[in-house]
Amino acid sequence: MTPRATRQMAAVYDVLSAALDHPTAEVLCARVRGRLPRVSLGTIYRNLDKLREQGRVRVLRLDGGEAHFDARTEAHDHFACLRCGAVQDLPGAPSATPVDETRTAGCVVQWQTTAYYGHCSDCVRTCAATRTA
Amino acid sequence: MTPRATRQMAAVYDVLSAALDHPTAEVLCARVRGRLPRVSLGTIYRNLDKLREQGRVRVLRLDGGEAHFDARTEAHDHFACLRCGAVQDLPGAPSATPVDETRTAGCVVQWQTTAYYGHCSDCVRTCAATRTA
DNA sequence: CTATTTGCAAATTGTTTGCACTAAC
DNA sequence: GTTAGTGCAAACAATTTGCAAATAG
Repeated sequence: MTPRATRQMAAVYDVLSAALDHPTAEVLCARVRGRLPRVSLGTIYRNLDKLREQGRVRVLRLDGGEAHFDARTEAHDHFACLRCGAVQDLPGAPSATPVDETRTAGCVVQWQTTAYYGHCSDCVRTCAATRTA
Repeated sequence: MTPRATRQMAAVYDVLSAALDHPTAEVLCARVRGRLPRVSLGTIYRNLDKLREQGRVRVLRLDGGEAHFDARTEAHDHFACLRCGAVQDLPGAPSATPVDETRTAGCVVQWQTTAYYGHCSDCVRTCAATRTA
């Protein structure tokens, strides 16, 4: 019942906090292995889930099959590329207003994010190049 | 290369358009079987993907493992229950502003939605009841 | 007629879990 | 020493895919 401070837990949080992108569990696992070569993917998932319960990590399911993880919990918006799957933070204040209680009819909101879907700058370039070819 | 108007495609779109919730592929399949008893889940997925390519259907991945599908393509916001997984439209205009070009640095946005995460009214009631017990 | 779509089942992918062992406390 | 956490591999769930038969144009 008493949670323990393991090196794996610390590494998962450290690596995720340092990430500028929003890695998937598999990508994060690869990075954590730079520090703890024998961590397993299962441990990554278990620790991410504990961090989520503690409210220290957000799970983003924007597009594609995989979950992306985010250790920044201040409110901010996201952009997801429909072509390459990359997920990035948008700078600046979140564009959505806090929830209007009259719209949510009894629902209790814990957090919110606005997601923008489209093609990232890299993919826009690639698409243009492909079409011209 | 030339797309064909099949009865399965029509049924998928009709049933999804008539839905007030945002069914998963499996739930949608069950409903479509009310009209076409032998449709397979694979066909549901293939048709949903074509509709998505045509821009007639949105794929929502808000929380949990499954994708939810939405045939309403006018801009609107969503609420996702973190406990029961239900997804519902929020009435009214979307709360997020259209994208500010200066924030997206070369990204081309196709659509956007603000997702609110929390507990729906049913789950709020159940939680309260459980605690009192 | 012939090429796209279907139904079915098997394959793939992302995530979770059981269990013997390790390491926090 | 006790018990939560780990590594591993097997189990699971959601989605995708290969292929022979069905059907829209």
